[in-house]
Formats: sequence, structure tokens, C-alpha cells
Amino acid sequence: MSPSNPSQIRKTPRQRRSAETVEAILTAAAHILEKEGFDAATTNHVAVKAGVSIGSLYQYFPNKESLVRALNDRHTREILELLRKRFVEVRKAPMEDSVKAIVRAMVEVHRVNPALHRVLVNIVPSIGGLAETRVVEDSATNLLSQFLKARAAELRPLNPDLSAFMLVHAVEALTHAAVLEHPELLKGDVFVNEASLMILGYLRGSAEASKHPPPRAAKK
Amino acid sequence: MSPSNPSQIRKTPRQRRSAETVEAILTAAAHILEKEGFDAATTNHVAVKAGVSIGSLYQYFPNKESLVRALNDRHTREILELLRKRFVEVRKAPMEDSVKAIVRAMVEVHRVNPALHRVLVNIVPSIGGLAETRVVEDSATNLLSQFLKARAAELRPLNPDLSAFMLVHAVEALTHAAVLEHPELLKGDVFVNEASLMILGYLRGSAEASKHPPPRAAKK
DNA sequence: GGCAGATGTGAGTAAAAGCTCACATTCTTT
DNA sequence: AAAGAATGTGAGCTTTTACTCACATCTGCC
Repeated sequence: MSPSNPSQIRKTPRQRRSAETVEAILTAAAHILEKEGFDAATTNHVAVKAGVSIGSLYQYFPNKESLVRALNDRHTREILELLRKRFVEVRKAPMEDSVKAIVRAMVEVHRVNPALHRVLVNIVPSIGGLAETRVVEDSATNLLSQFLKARAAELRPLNPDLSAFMLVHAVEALTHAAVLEHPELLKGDVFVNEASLMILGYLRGSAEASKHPPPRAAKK
Repeated sequence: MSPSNPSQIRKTPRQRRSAETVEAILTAAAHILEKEGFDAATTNHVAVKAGVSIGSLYQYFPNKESLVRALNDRHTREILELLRKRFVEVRKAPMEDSVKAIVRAMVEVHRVNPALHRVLVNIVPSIGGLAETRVVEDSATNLLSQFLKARAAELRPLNPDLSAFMLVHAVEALTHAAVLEHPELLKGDVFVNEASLMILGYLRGSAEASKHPPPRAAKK
């Protein structure tokens, strides 16, 4: 397969008809993963739900894993695009507004299809997609690290890579938990405010004890 | 069987011999889950590795799920016990020391068997263990919420349940990420310090924000 | 020793799921 | 229109795996 095809699509569709077939397969797979979970997403089931034959599915996806990875690739690409966009947009906004905008973006992204997202996050590493997941995490960490460097003057002394690592994982987990366990927090700005308090508290130092020396750990 | 047996053990061992069999099965299952993943943990494979026959396995575990759930129960019970212990220990320690001790406990707990822990966290919800997982999360949240109430005087005004929810999820995710992706941060106190900065920053309020209040209302 | 209950055995069964392949249909091109 | 390429089909093959059951062996007790 071509090296520029991380999800290992077997055949590149040449006619509109086949492009629609691929789309139907991916959509059906997403629906099943979301509503019934990974175990229910058998290749036969996906094919039936997509309204195509099992043979067609295997024309485009060499195996079940590649199908799930294709979905994951699309999903993570969307997330990264939105994040990049937001980081550019807030480049000159006040610190607090920037942080809130980015948290909002995270929520926005995770609310599109939380169940699917969770399934993908859980399953992808075990089907050879660990590398892809790391790429996404690293990209997000880099975006945030750049942001922290640009805003250093407004923050306590810190190691941008380390802080970005901490925040990426904390915010990702918080967003997951909020979307899946306490969606009511997302109605108003409760969640965005709390997450921002945490982020800003971490980046600025706490009110009473803000006399910590900068950490000396170098990442990577 | 007995209602106090959430992992649904089929038969209660009456002789030492059978207790050893059960132990061997659980140990083998843990090893396989840890080293080879969930898919490799077939019942036959577990039985062979445990040095018992497949029939013996099914004498004590009615199905594969119950076996994994039994492992998970044991694992989460250990975690909760340690956390409870630590929360009691730090009841009268200074805020900063308390927070660090609790973060250390989290790291300690997750370092015992990070790979197994990750597998269990990923798999248990999909095999009927979601309730158990929620129980653990809720217990941890309650412990922390109590702690926050007791220390209210040292903290900014906050909602203990909400803050506990935020912190439980953030710290859990951070510990996972550190253990699995950057174990070098655990060598010294780098990780413990960073996590504590985040926690204390969140609980005390950020340095600048408390000097000059935000231009807009914090709540919408 | 000898019995009864507890425990252990593993070949075999049945169901599920991934995947192939020989063939049918549709599209593009000349 | 015709041919060849692209696409679509689905019965069924193959492998895997959870799980059973008829039987063997062990252990404690009289």
C-alpha cells in the first residue's frame, strides 16, 4: 500500500460509485461502534448496515483493523484541525479568554460523538494505531507548548514541554469525563470555568504559595 | 452464588488445593493480560499458563468476563484501600504535604502494574464492569470531597463535589500518562511536584487572578 | 480401607467471525 | 456497440474460541 495511506485502504476508488461505497462503510462502522460497541462491529454486520456486500468491504479494507483505523484517522484529523484553528485565533486574546476558548474547543470536539470517541481511544492502541495516537498527542502538546512560550511573560517560570504534557492529558481526561459522566456541566459555562481555573492556577502559580523555583526537568 | 461475590465465582474453594488453583488462574490471567493483551487472554491460554485444565477454570469462573472482573475487583480494592489509608494519614498534615502524599500514593498504585491497569480500565466497562468502575471513581471522589471540606479554610471558595470530580479525573489521567509515556518523570519528584502545582493552583486560585479580579463575571 | 464429596482432566462441540473467490453487474472509453 | 476495466455480490471456507461433559483422581472422615 502507498506509504501516504496510514489506514491502509486497499484500493483507491476511481468512480463516484465506489467512493460512495467506502463512505457508506465508514458511516455504518461509526454508527455500530458508537451504538453497539467494538464487539458488535463485525465485518459482516458493518457490510449489512452499509447496504453493501461483505466482498465490497474487503475490496477497500484489507482487514477489520484497517477499517477502524481509517475511522480513527479521519476523526483525529478533524480534532487537530479545529485545535490548530483555535490556537491561531486566540494568538492575541487575553490569557483567560484564550484558555477558555481552547477548553471550549475541546468540549465542542468531544461532544460531536463522545461514544465513538471513547471506543476509538480504547481500541485503537490495541489494533496497531498506537503510533497514530501518539502523533495526535504530540501535535496537541506542541501546539500548547508553543502557546506557552509565546505567553511566558504572563506566566510563572515553567518548562513549556512539561507543562503542555500535563495540561494536554488533564484537559483531555476532564473533557471525556464531563461529556460522558456529567453532561449537565456543559450546559452553561460551569465546566469551562472550572477547567480554566485549573489551567490558570497551574500556569500562574497558586495564590498563597507562588514562590516555587522553575522545574529543571528537560523533556525528551 | 453468595451476593457478596461481585465477580461471580462459581464455586467457593473448600480445600487448599482448589484455592491454589484459583490463585494460579488469576495470576496467569494477569500475566497474559499484561504482556499479551486482552485478545491473547483466551480461556484455554490462561488455563495452560496456569498449569490447570480448561475444565478447572470453568469450575470457578462461569465465563471469561467473570475472570477478568475478578481480577479487576481485586485490583481496585487494593487501590481504594491504599487511598483511604493515605487520606487518613494526611488528615493533619500541611496542605502541600497532604497533596504530595496523595499524588505519590496514586503513582505508587499505578506503578505496580501499569500495563494490567490500562488493560483493565479499557476492557472492564465493556464486559459489564461499568458499575464497579463507577463505584471506585465515586469512592475516590467522596474521599477527596471530604478532604476538601475539612480544609475549606485553606482554600478558595469552591464546590467540594465538583472540585473533587475535576481533580480525580485529572490526576488519574496524569498518573496514567506519566507512568506509560514518561516514566522518567517519576524518578525524582518532578511529576509529583508538577501535579501538586496543578492541584494547589486549582484549589487556591491563581496568583494574578486573585490580585486583580477578572474583567468579566466568572459565571454566566 | 473405603466411601463421599470435592476437585481435576481434556477431547470435543458449536457458534461466531474474518475473509476469499468465482462470478455478476456497471461504467468508461474508443 | 463492444470490450475491458472497475466495482459489486454472497455463499461458504477456515480458523478461532468459549464452553461442556463424562470420566478420573484426590482428600478428609468413619
